[in-house]
Amino acid sequence: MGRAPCCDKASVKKGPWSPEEDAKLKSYIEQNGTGGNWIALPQKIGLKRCGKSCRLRWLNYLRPNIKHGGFSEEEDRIILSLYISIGSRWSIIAAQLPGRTDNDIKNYWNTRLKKKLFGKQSRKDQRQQQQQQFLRQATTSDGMKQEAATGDVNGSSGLPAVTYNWHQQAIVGPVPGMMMEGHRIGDEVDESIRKLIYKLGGASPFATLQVPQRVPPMYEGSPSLMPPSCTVDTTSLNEGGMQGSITLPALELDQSFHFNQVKLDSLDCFFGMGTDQSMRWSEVSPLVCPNNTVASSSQGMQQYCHVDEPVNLGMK
DNA sequence: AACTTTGGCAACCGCCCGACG
DNA sequence: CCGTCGGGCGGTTGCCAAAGT
Repeated sequence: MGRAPCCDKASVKKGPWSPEEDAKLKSYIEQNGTGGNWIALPQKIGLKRCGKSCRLRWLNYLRPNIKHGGFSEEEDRIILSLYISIGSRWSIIAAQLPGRTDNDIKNYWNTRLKKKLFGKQSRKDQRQQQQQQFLRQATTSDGMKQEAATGDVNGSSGLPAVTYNWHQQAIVGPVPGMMMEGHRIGDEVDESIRKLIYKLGGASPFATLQVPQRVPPMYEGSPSLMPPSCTVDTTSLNEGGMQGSITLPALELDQSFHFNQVKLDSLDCFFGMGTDQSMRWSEVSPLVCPNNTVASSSQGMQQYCHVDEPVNLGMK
């Protein structure tokens, strides 16, 4: 037996809110507040709505200082940084963006940002890009040669024809804080976000993939089978109470950061788990680090991480 | 012009968690 | 300690408009 529903579904109105309903709810809350009880509120003001529905309507639309649409690149960057770090915890992400609601950010991520970052473009975007490409080619005498050199579906590169526009559009910059072979990437990430992520127990953005110094006995003789370790850089997080760095075997990270039930479905391609396009690190690295810091060492990464396998950095 | 497909977004659903008796 | 309740949250659905054929 499930729980009793919060309201009588039969006598409650569903669907879009009318201007009259909005006005009733807004004026009541502005004058009296919510009274700490959303369930009782609709009865008080004579609305045939579920209390939860009222709450949602107020928080997402009627509340003052709500912003809709028009996400800036800075907001894109913050959303992506936090999504990579803490996953789809939209309320926490929304808390970092004044005027934005979790629902808005969730919708924006699902319908636009994800596609923007991972290449599935809207028709409008596709057309814009085609126009830009046309203009570029028109102004470049050897445009065709250049295009051929980059490789295409049937080109000589042998790579899958996946068009990603992350690095082309430079929307969000590198994954912040990631360290590759001693180079810290994306130091420009906001300190406040770093601290927030750390407070939440997130480790991935500060992770260093590296081969452990000592080969454990079980991997002696076949060190290539050993999982990558992960060093959590805590030097920039003085308030965290930890100094220096701690090194944990990657397989233990899930326990160490057990909260981090991050579902990176849309980032699967980073880990060679793409649904229809399996990608190798050498293909993905320019996307992770558009300035090619990583690309130059992609061979090394491939060795370190067994990138044909999912790389587990405390995320799921 | 008509029909189909896709995208965007508001709203709902149901689960989880903390407060409280 | 346990059950109940309300708030909060993330996932999903459904509708409508725009774009494509």
